[in-house]
This record gives sequence, C-alpha cells and structure tokens, in this order.
Amino acid sequence: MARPTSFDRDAAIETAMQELWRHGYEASSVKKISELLGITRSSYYNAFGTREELFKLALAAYGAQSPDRVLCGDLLERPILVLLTAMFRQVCAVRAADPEARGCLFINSLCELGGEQSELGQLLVDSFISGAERLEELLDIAVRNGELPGDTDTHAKALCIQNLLIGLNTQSKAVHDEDELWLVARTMLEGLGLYRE
Amino acid sequence: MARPTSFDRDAAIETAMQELWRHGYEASSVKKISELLGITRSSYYNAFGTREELFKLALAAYGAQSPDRVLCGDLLERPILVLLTAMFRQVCAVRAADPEARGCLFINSLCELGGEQSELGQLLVDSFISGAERLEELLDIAVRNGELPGDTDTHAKALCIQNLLIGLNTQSKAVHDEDELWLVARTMLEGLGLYRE
DNA sequence: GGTATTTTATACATAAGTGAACAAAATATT
DNA sequence: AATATTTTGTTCACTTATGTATAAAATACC
Repeated sequence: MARPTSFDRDAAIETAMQELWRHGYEASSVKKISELLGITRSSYYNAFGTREELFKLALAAYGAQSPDRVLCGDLLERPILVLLTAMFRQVCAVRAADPEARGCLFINSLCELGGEQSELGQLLVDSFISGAERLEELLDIAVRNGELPGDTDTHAKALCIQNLLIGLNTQSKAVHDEDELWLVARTMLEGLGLYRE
Repeated sequence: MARPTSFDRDAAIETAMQELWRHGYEASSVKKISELLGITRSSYYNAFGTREELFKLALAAYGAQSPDRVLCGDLLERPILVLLTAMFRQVCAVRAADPEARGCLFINSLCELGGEQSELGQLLVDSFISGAERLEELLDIAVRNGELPGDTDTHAKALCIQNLLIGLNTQSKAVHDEDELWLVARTMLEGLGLYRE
C-alpha cells in the first residue's frame, strides 16, 4: 500500500558490506555508500536509518558467508576437531584468494572500533566474547566425545583458537600465499594438539 | 635566523601518536590533531607536511616504546627464547594495563591500511614482512646457540610468533585481564616449544 | 637597528559529510 | 478513480576537512 523501493535491499546491503569490508567503518560515509549504491542519501536514511544500523545489517550479511560460520551451526556431523581443522584450511584459502586482501570484516571492525566506548564497539567486543564461549563449548563437547584428553584446558584453547583466527586474518593483509598462511595455521593447531586430518 | 616554533615538536609527535593509537589513521584529521595540539592547521602543515608524514613520525615514536622493541636490538645478553618469553609477558601486561584498550598502533594500522594500495599500506606491509624476517634470524641464532633443535622450522615459527602478537594485541581490545592474555601467550609458546622461564 | 628567515594567523576557495524538512512521485488498497 | 502510504528528490543549514595564499609576528644574524 505504498511506493516500492527502487533498489534491491539485500543487494544493497551486500554491496555496502563489501565496501565496509574494503575500507572500514569510518571510511564508509553515508555519502560514499549512497553514491556507490546509486541512491540518494534520502533513500539511504529512509531504508537503513543510521550508519550504525546499516553496519549491523552488513555484519549479519558477512556472518552468513564467513568461513568460520560453521562454528555457529548446531548439527555437526564430523568430529569437531576435523571440522575445526577444515575451517582453518578454508580460512587460509579464502583469505589468500582475496585479491584485495581485506581479511575478515568482523576482526577488522573489532580492531577499528573495539577500543572505542561506543555501542558498536561494545557489540563487537561482546560478539567476540560470545565466540570464545561458543568455541569453549565445542571443545568441551570434543572432550566428552573423546577427541581430546579429559584434562584439556578448553578455556585456554578456545582463546588460542580465537587468537589464531585474528592473527591469520590480519596477517593475510601482508602474506598473500595460501601455503604460508596454512603453515602458520597447521603449526599452531599441531602445537595446541588440535590438528586433525 | 628565524622565528622558533611555539610548541615542542617531539611532545607534539607524542601527543599525535597517542591520538592515532586511540582512534586510527582515518579518524585523525589534520583539524582534530591541530586542535588537540593547540596549534593552527597552518603550523601543522608547516611543521609536519602531510598527514602521512606525521603518521610516519608517530610510528617511529611508537616503535621506540613498543613492548616488542627488544626484538630490534643487536645486543642480546639473555638467551633469545628467554627474551622472547619475557617480551610476551610484557605485551600481556602492557595491553591489559591500558584503560583505553588500544592494542598496538602498528598492528591497528596494518589492519586499517594494510589492504589499501597506498604508500602507507605498502610501508606497513613491508615492515611486517621485515619483522617476520628479523624473527626468523633470531630463531636461527637460537638454533645455533642450542636453544632449539636443529630441525626447527624457524620460518614457520617466526610467522607463528607474528601471528601470536597480532592476536594478543587485537584480542586485548576485548579481553582486559592480564592473566587471560598470558594464558593464551603461554599456551601458544608452549605449543610451539618456545616457552622459556 | 635593520634584514633575512621562518613560524603563525587569517582568509579564501572548495569539497565532503550530516541530518532534517518538505514536496513530489509511485503504488496498493479500498 | 480516490486515497493512504511510503519512497524519492530537492533544498536548507550546518559542520568538518583539505590545501593554498598572503600578511603579520618573532627571532637570529649581520
């Protein structure tokens, strides 16, 4: 019962996400994104509200295609550590294959905004903590499944996995060779006793 | 034979560095920094040239006080791995103690600008690569000194150390407890066979 | 003291960026 | 077809930001 939008909302979010991924939050002004989308700022504000709102939508869109999304799923067929190892291999492949070396949008944003005492900064920090807790749960399951020794410090290992993810994604901005990235990931996973073929 | 500057140049660079550390490169406009320093943009341009130039000066000032500066020194009294372990402990302490959770200026900048094909982005990427090579040299010395087995893959371990540094510094934006950070560092170093008391 | 030299202040011009207001356009529903 | 509803286009008012140009101020040197 109203005028329809002249553009594809989901496609616009996707385009905006790619730009945020490329240049970060602060560099992605309403003006720039509007011009990129071929819409007026008027339409931007109307469709998405503030810059923060669109950023949150972009983060969600990113999450749906991120190589570490597998960790959020509920149904895990394969053993957890096999899945984890495969995920890291995927991360290395995807990051090395990006000609723009953008790393990970989430981690980039945490780095850019995590220190600020803004709503977005807090949101990113909270998501990071949730991610670590989720990983710890997965490792606890792995212990119960006999994939890991009973005395495994799953809390420490969960933080280490997060640490490795951060490092690989950021490092991929300087190291573009998949084998080099994988060398790091494999060495670290082996050192943590988490590597599984 | 000329009018002297009304401000302390080194102090100004230090103040600018702190601000760049806090909010990143793009957020630190000439206007903001000038107002923060209590000088006019005119003086800014005259004293430092472009924003890039001041940023490079700030990077140098940061490097001189960074917890990982020990890796650049030539004279190493203690065994290298003891020094390395101590450095990581220092990184954890310093990052946890920062009430603003700014992480590491260098790594923040690599994350923000590393992907862009700008002069600064390339400079940061190059510095990162140099850092990895320097670490590899140190590990090679450690092998020769008998601190590490002869078959150690120093290339892999050097990249892993860089990875760990990136992860800890960025993670410190979300994890403010020194013990938690150290837990990650120690677990990783032990896993890599690099931990020494 | 006069002069050369550099810093600082001020102004100018221009572009980018934000946010709101309001009218015009488009469409689904009645 | 009229209307309610939402999107879109346009304008306004304002701040931020960059870069330059030019004049005024302050000092060192002769």
